[in-house]
Amino acid sequence: MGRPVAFVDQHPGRGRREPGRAVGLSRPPAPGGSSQLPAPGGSSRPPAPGGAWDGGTDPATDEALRALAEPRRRAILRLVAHQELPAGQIAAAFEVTRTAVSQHLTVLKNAGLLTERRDGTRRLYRARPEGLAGLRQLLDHLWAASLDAARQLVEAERGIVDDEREAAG
Amino acid sequence: MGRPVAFVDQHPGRGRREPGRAVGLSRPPAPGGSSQLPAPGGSSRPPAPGGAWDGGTDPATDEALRALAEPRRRAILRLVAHQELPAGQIAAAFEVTRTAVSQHLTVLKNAGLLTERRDGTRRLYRARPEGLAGLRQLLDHLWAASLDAARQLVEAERGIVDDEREAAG
DNA sequence: GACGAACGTTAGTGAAGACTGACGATGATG
DNA sequence: CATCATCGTCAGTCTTCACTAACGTTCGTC
Repeated sequence: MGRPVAFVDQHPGRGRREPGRAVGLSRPPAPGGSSQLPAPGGSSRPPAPGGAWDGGTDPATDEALRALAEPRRRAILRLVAHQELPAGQIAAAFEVTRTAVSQHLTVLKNAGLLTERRDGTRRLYRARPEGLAGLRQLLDHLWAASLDAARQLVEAERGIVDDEREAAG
Repeated sequence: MGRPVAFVDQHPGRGRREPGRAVGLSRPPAPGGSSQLPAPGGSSRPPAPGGAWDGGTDPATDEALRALAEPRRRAILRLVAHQELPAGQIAAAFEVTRTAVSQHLTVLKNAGLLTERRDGTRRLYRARPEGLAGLRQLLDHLWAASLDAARQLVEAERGIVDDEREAAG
């Protein structure tokens, strides 16, 4: 069915867990076929209606978002936002096994949200502010754009009301 | 094993999809047993080491984060951030079926990230800036706290270096 | 060297989640 | 009224993901 293709959402089929990758956060199928769809700002094609398209999030931001979608990982990040803590102390704050917490720490680290430092047998973790930069940028962009859309609607309504007044007057 | 319980991570076991809830985003098991753990700011208990604990995210923000963790939902939100669009036009921008896009629209709407308006047979969707407020707040808080932690480490290093100079001098 | 502490990795399990095909609902048109 | 357009819901399938138990690695101590 001849569909308008503003962008190509290639779905190469779901794969198994990638070898060498931690539990959780397998690389998602690039919804847009990311090699085909440059990010906004670097576009070599005119954007789809509405200006933004898939592939608009760099992989680091995607990984950070998916890492934070799990409540325990958010809790971990909150714990180590103020000061670095050893893995054991972080794990003690959770009801799940130390193994599960260790796996979450790995996901956060791989997503660039944590730094790790070794001190003898201990591994000390701390939140990494740079890891949040892409997320903040994404949200700021969405925020600004959605305010813009809301403003357009208000103005459109005002135009309609004014037109109706003119027709009646 | 007598564990220090900074907070209780109750895990009532994963449940089936809740009746009446859309595909995707079943209510996650509250990692902290949220009725037991007030959010920061309203705390009736001293906070865990590091100041933040689980249950620190209100359900709306949790749902928004999980909604945005899926790349296609982010793409949808980008599409409708600048202007409202009908469901069919949104779906035309994706390779997956219209059913899948419809399900994603429902998830975004339930997460408070989209508004819907009907125009005859069409349903028009637009990004909802208020839906992002909690996420922005969460990230701002994490950003500020992690800068604080980085600063503490730098100062601690400076203190160590200074102490070493005093010992050698 | 052995042993213990601190912590990560592997493999398997069960639930959540994203998808599709088929079907249902609502509004507009003739 | 029937028919079409627009779009959502339902049920099933398959993949992803968070968990646990068991095992492995590194560092410090004796």
